[in-house]
Amino acid sequence: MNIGEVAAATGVSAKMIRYYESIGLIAPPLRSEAGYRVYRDEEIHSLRFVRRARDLGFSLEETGSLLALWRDRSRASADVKALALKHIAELEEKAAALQAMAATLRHLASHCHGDDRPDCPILDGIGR
Amino acid sequence: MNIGEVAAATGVSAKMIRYYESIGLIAPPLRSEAGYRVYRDEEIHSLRFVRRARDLGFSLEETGSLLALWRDRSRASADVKALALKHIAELEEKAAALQAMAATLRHLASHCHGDDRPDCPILDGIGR
DNA sequence: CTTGACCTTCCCATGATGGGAAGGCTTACC
DNA sequence: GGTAAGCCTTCCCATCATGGGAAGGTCAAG
Repeated sequence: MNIGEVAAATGVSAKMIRYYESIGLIAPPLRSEAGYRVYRDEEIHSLRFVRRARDLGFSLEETGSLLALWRDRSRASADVKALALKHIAELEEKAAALQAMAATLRHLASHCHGDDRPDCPILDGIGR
Repeated sequence: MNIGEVAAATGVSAKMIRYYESIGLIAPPLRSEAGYRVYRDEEIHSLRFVRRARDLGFSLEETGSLLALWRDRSRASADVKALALKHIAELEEKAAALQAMAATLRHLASHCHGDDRPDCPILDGIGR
C-alpha cells in the first residue's frame, strides 16, 4: 500500500504519516524501487492505533508511550491504567476550565440587552 | 511605568506585551530617551482588558475585535453579545469534546484490572 | 508518448508563549 | 566616580500538531 491509500484507510494524512516517521513515532516502512513508501498491515494497525489515541486527546509523546506498551506483550496493565487515569484527570480539568469560562461569559451576556444601544455589561465585565 | 512593572501590574509577561505590540493588538507606547517603553494608565487598562479576554478563552484576534468594540463608545451591544454567544458555543463544544474523550477512556479504564498482568482493555480498545 | 494523479523532499506558516544571547541603561552602594 | 546587579533593548530559536505549496520524479491509462 502506498502512503495515499494508507492515509485513506487510517484517517491519518500522508503529511502526518511522514511526520510521525520523522519523529520516530512509527518505524520507517519499506521502500519501492522508486523510493515510494510501502506499508504492510502491521504499520497500518499502528497508524490506526495512533489515530485513535490522538482522538482520545493523547499527545504524540503519550501516544508513543501507549504504542510501546501496546507492542510490549508483557507490560503490566497497571502501567497503562496509570497513564490513562492521569490523562482522564487532565481532560476533565481542561473541560472544567472551559466550562468555567463559558459560565462567566454566559453570566455577563445574560445582562446584556443585545440591541443597538452601546452600554454592554460584557465589555464592562472584561474591562473592569 | 516600565515594561516590567506593567507586566507585574497586569499579569501579562513583558514578552507578551512586546508581542502584542508587534502584531498591532496594542498601540506602541512612548519611549524614554534610552529607548525604554513607557506606559501610562490607558495602556495598562488595555492590557488588563486583553488579559481578561484571554482568560475567558478569546483568541488574540477575537480579543482585538473586543478591544475595538470596547474603545468604540458608539458600538451596539448586540455586536458584542453576538461575539460572546458565538464564543460561548465554541467553549461548550470544546468542553463537550473533552468530556466525551474522558468518558470513553473512563469506560475502558473501568474494565482494566490495573495489576501486573498484561491484558488490558484500554490498549485493546485503542488498538481494536 | 502524453497526461494526470500519484509520490518524493524541502521550506514555510499557524497561535501563543517561553528561553536565551548580546548589548545598552539605571540605580544603589562603596 | 566606579562597579555590580538588575533592568531594558532587539533578534533568533523552540514548542505542538498540522497544513500549504514548490520542484521534481514515477506510474498507469489512454
